[in-house]
Amino acid sequence: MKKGPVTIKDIARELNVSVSTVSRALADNPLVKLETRLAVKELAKKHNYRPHFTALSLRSNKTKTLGIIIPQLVHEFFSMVIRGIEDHAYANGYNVIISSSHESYEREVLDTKALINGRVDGLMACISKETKDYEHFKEFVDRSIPLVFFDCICDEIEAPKVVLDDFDAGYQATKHLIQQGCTSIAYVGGPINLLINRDRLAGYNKALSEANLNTKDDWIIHCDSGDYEEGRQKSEPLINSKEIDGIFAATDMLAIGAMKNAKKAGLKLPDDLLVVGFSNWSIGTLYEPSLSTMSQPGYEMGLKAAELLIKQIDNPEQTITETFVLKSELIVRESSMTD
Amino acid sequence: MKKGPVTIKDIARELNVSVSTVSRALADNPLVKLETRLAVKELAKKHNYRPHFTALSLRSNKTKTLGIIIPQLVHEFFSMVIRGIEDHAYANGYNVIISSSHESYEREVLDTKALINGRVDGLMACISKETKDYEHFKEFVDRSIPLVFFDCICDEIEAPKVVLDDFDAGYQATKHLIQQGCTSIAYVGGPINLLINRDRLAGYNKALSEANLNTKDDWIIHCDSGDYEEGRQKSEPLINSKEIDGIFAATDMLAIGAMKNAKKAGLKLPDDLLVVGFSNWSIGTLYEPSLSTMSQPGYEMGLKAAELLIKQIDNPEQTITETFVLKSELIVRESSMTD
DNA sequence: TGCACAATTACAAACGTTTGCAACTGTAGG
DNA sequence: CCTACAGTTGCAAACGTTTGTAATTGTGCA
Repeated sequence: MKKGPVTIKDIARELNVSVSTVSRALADNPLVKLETRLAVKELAKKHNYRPHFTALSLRSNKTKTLGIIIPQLVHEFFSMVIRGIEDHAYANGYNVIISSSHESYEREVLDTKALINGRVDGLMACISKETKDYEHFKEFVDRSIPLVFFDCICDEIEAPKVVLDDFDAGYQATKHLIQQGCTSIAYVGGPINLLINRDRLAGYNKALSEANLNTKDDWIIHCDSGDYEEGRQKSEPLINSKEIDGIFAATDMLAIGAMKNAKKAGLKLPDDLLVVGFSNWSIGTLYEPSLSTMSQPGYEMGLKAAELLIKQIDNPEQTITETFVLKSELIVRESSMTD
Repeated sequence: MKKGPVTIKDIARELNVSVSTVSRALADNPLVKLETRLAVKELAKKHNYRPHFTALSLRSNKTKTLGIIIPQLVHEFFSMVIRGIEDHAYANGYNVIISSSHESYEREVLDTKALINGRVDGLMACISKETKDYEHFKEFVDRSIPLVFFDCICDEIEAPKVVLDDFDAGYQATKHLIQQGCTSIAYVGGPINLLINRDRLAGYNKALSEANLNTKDDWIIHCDSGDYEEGRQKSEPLINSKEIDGIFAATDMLAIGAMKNAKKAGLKLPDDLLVVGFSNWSIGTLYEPSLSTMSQPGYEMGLKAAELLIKQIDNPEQTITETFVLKSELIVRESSMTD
């Protein structure tokens, strides 16, 4: 007996034919006699033959694998993106390999290097908060390995991109607060070096100026991590000042941090303070009051990114460089309701 | 000029040496003259040479890739498991390929089949709620591909396993409620065909009988999906009956569903009803009242699973079949506090 | 009887590596 | 001057496939 998994060679030997015949028979190539074809296929099934993935890859120079680089895995939005990517990938016969950079530039560089040596047919990336230098992505372009950016993109590299219309989302959210009667609206956002946060802030500003409302430097808060605890701490003085009647938070967690402060300060929600968050995390439906928010269609984004990537892999000659912009929708819940 | 990525051949040609010399030089083999070695390495660096992953795999019959099969990706616990796996894998030069079965038996079978053809060096799996048949895992054993189960395991297959002590956790949680003065404690849990849920329930029963407390059939609720909405609906009659003064929920989401009902029914939390959840999801800290819960060390579980798997890959001869049991710890928050 | 052609099969190269072994240098010692 | 041996290097096989081309059959027809 032999060890390892059964190969085409084993089948060939057992049937006294050549490996090429077996290969062709398995592919149902009419060049090989029907009788032989059936015999080969039967034996293959009997032995539970499965083509050796690596050998296939080497021959075809295709790994049928897509790489994903994301800053975080334990994150509702990114999880949904991955799910979208996976669904489209699987449907097209691709597998997916995920690297989470943990928001570290260093790790991101490491990950890209690990994926560049013919391990994946293409890459989808969302850059980390730390990333300022994009050399590691340039290498993909140099080697003409298809690359797609999503969400946190890098403008300097020519590649298809899938993003949310963060500007419009910020605008919508703020406008909604204005329509609900707010006149002193604060902004609590994530790290300002990320384009998405600059855009959300810009949308906020646009809505304000359109309505001839003012803001103050103190009303604009940037959180480096963007997590709950940081948001809670940084927004505490602002809320205690009782100067404002509305908050647009660029993250649901920041919104909840702010609401906690408000409750602590004895404010009644939503009567004394209206809040709109961002991302439509599931916690927003459970919190009390439930949180108004802007949708962030992660699943659709992943789907689109995978679609663009696979399209590029299949047509290496024509390079796509479009930027796809997905729209965010306002979801009104208790936290911004007036009656 | 040539197209594709630079190979060992290209370097050999350019330097007028053989491929074997280049290969050895890159490996810093002292058989090749220092001068040649340096020249090769310099040129390799200049051309940004990277060994072709697939070719390496084919030669060595190692993919340096670990497979993961999980029921869900968008899930705080599983995300943490993956993070633990990734950390250990990366540290040992492995990559990771994740397939989420979406709790579907069919998809799970598909995923295992996709990974069995020499794509991964080993597999870590957590079976789906639907899975009753384990043939697809037997194949791994047959082909002696290392396999490790975690969390939702399958007893019938001989393989190392990493699990939580769910029985003890259920016992601890219930005992805590008893110590806090509860005498009529209900159980709200997930699908009972999963061992973990049977164990949690058994722990609950043990604690009750130890304290000479009774339960009723109506006080034991099984949710097939285990998600928030199902839990809310199924526990509503129980809570409205006002027969109980404590709930042990086998999931934080189920616990929150129950608490919502309680609030709706006009109960005061935690005065009228104490609740302990399970898994220590982040939402539990934000909800009001904050939720007491049992820790579920996903990161550690992933770490351990990866460690066992890699150990098995490195020592194919000796088969490990131990079951590693991680302990769960009670985390007391407002929802079960009496004062 | 011989030849063309179809039908079926086998051979060999290729994908990018690694590695056992053979082969080639040059130098030193007999 | 020949031999042995160390120091280098190259050849070729192997990993499991696919596929272009050559080789082997058998058949029908002139």
